[in-house]
Amino acid sequence: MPELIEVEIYRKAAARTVGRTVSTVSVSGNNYLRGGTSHADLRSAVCGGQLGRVRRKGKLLLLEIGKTVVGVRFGMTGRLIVDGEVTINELLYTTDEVKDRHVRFSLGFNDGGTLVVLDPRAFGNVELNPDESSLGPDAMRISNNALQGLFQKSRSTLKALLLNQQKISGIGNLLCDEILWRSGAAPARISCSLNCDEIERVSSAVKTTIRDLTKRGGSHLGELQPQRHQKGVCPLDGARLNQSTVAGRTSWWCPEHQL
DNA sequence: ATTGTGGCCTGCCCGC
DNA sequence: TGCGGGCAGGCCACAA
Repeated sequence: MPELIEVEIYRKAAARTVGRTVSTVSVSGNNYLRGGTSHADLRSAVCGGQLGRVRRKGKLLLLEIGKTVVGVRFGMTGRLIVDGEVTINELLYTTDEVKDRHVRFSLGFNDGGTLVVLDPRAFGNVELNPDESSLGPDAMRISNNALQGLFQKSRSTLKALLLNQQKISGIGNLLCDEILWRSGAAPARISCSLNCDEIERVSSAVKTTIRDLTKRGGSHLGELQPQRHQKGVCPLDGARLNQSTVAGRTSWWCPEHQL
């Protein structure tokens, strides 16, 4: 469930290692590397390199090491541990325990520190020089104009648009449902059918929801989240929530105020 | 251009 | 008590 909020927490933690020199790197198994990156590529690219900037685009964490960019995707259950310190204790849909067999990627630094990715389900991956242009603008930084333009132009549903990382990056399923709930828009609404007021409401909810849940400390800390279950009711008006699959994802929304 | 399906993989919870 | 089935959601390949 790491969405942009969690990955931003990871980015800040990883930034503590800026300036250090990488001495070792390891990746478990063969399926955690992606995009043609091999173990040998990775080792020769990062070992002896110095950690420069640590960036984030959407849910993608970018570590600049020497002349190389190492991209880390956390999938659903990826957590980052820096110098032995767990950056996020509780992650939904996975265990909070730290187990050796969940270690998928690790960097060792010459000062003895480490940067470790734990990922029980191994949906995440690591890739050298990932294509950043395949991701749309980060949801936190996208301009209001660009955001509103997206809604005006897209013929897909709101749910599909907000989850489309090529158009706007960083929003996951939980954040998406919370944003739509706060905007009073139904997930299956066709984006370009929204009027100006509705577009304004949804696009401002993107920003305010992310800001708000960042303050609370996680994308699972929205108002809607505790009600995402069979007997769940709308925290706003008490109506029984609807559930259905929209854009291939489980969606919960209020039939009373999300139109 | 857009939507739908299935697969990846493990932990957790439910019912038998 | 233990087992198995279903489900959670990020992301991709593929089909329609």
